[in-house]
Amino acid sequence: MQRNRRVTATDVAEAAGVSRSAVSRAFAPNAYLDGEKRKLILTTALKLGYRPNALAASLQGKRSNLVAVAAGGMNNLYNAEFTAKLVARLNAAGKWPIVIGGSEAVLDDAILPALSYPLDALIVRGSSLSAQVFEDCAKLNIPLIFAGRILKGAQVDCVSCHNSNGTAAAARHLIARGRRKFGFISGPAGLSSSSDRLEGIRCALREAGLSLIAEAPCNYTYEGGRDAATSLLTQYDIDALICANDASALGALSAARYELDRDVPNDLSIVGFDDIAQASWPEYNLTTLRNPLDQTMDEILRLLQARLDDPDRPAEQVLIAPQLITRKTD
Amino acid sequence: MQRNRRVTATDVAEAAGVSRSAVSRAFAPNAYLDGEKRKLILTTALKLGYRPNALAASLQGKRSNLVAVAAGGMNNLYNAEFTAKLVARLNAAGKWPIVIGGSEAVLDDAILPALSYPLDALIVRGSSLSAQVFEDCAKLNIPLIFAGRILKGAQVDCVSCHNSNGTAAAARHLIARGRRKFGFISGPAGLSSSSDRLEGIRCALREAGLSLIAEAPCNYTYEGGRDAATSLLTQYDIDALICANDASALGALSAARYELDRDVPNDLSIVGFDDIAQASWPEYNLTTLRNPLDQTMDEILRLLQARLDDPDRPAEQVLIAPQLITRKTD
DNA sequence: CTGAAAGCGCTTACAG
DNA sequence: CTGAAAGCGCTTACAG
Repeated sequence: MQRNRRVTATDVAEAAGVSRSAVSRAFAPNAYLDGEKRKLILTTALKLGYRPNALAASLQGKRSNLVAVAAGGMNNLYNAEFTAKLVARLNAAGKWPIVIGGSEAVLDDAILPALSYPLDALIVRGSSLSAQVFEDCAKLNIPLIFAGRILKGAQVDCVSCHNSNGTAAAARHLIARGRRKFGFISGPAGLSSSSDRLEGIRCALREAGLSLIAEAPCNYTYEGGRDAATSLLTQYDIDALICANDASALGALSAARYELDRDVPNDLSIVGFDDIAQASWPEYNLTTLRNPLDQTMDEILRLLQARLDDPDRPAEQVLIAPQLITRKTD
Repeated sequence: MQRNRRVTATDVAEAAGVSRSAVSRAFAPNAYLDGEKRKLILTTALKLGYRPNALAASLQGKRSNLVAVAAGGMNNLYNAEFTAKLVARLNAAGKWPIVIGGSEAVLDDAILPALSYPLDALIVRGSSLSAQVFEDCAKLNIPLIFAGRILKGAQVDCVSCHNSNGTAAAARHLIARGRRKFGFISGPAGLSSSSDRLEGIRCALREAGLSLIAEAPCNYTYEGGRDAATSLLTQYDIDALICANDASALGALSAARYELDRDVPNDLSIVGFDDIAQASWPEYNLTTLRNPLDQTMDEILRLLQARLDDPDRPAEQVLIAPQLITRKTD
């Protein structure tokens, strides 16, 4: 009676009076094995609570089915939705996500040790990665998939929505409604999602002979959005505020209405980006750009499968069209 | 030049001109190994991008450091905060969370196959588990930790806040403020968190010679809270609404104010449970019971470590005191 | 259809 | 301090 030991194929073999090989075959649907024998083994296994150790199997060249997911900060509410959905999709596909959270600052420190596992892939949401992670993944033969940004030049699979197209469409819409004095609340410095979104606005303003009045830095959070909006709206004369994401837009909306007593949308438009669940809540009714979650998931799963099927295929970069959702803040 | 192969200890040994054993020792801080040699091996490993395969190591009786986390539905916003925080804490402790998401209905289907990995533990948030998962975990020697509910009678480590104490305190507070006509918006049927919270209210009402006017079922979501509040407030004369969690309380608050034109808090009190981030946003300012996240994490991590250190220790059940946070809806 | 054997990448007594 | 060898739990040619 040994303690603290996992039930093993040998245990099942002994209990059922067959060879270890037979046990292994019983769990491989296509292996040659007498029907009765398979039944006996499976019953014995069930009784003993045996299930093949996936890790030992992965040593035989099988896939581990382990996929690391670097999730990014969860107070960016879109990240939370994204991660929840990705986890569910991965589960459904028989892949097991090792989630790596925490702030961007420590992401590297957290990812590196996770590479000790024989990962089928590493999916990175949004943030950037140090050169070391890139190199280590290459050396360890761990495919990388980026979601939320396109890595230009690099041979890496990427999925992102077309950020600048989205904000350009939003800006044109606001211009058509008569807005002229634009402000922008940005995301964290260095994130291409934020700079691309800004670029879209600049482009639409240029077309109309306009230019951006002011920009305030923010960190993609609700609280950050409040602060940024307060500073922007008290310093400048602005009638259209585009925010780099929804979390900050909700904060901006709250500050504008309840602290600065601005009338949204009558004397100020506020537009977000992502279309998180809260955006459609009646107390916000936020006009925003939908960053399509299901379509993004479809692409991630497709890219993952394609990469596993053919590690040598050329990298693919998928751009998804965002969609302007007009509600009651534009 | 082989492709699609992970760098291996043998590769490093060959490159550095040492034995495989030496490579292994170089990565074990306390192993006997000549200083110069260790340095050489580590440098070579770095160059090659080698890092020991954690799974192969786990076959030697080492821990896998893999911990499965059954997270529960993410549209219960507290679950999302909980999971994000737990992931970060686990990462920081050198444990790697395999996250299992999805709705409660499919949780079993999703957990079972995850048991193929040599898990150090399985942490279950909130929901209940089928007998089969219990048995399989026992047979596979995977310790179970429950967060968010106490399993009475079972020999399982559990952490939960004291649900009935929390709602009883809230109800007494509302009674002291003059409320007499109480309604309750519940969580999903069968979840003890919800029934315990109801029991706390009943208890406080009894003390005051009062009884509950009505109860509406809900699923712990914002949308569900809206619907439940609408049905409750249009059918009954109620001046105090206690919701089984914050997500549903936010929905209830929104419906009460914007659809039913009720004046909260002047003619109706609304109280939630959990104290999620949104509860303190100025547009809600929700009075609620804080379900202390950091303290809960501390206990989970402590219980996990203690269980790993001594698999035979008696199960521990930790009850955490919730805290009434009065804001502007009571 | 089946079992004995080799091998996956590692660690750890064992014998120097 | 060090290398050769055994063994962790599995799968898969190999030879019946």
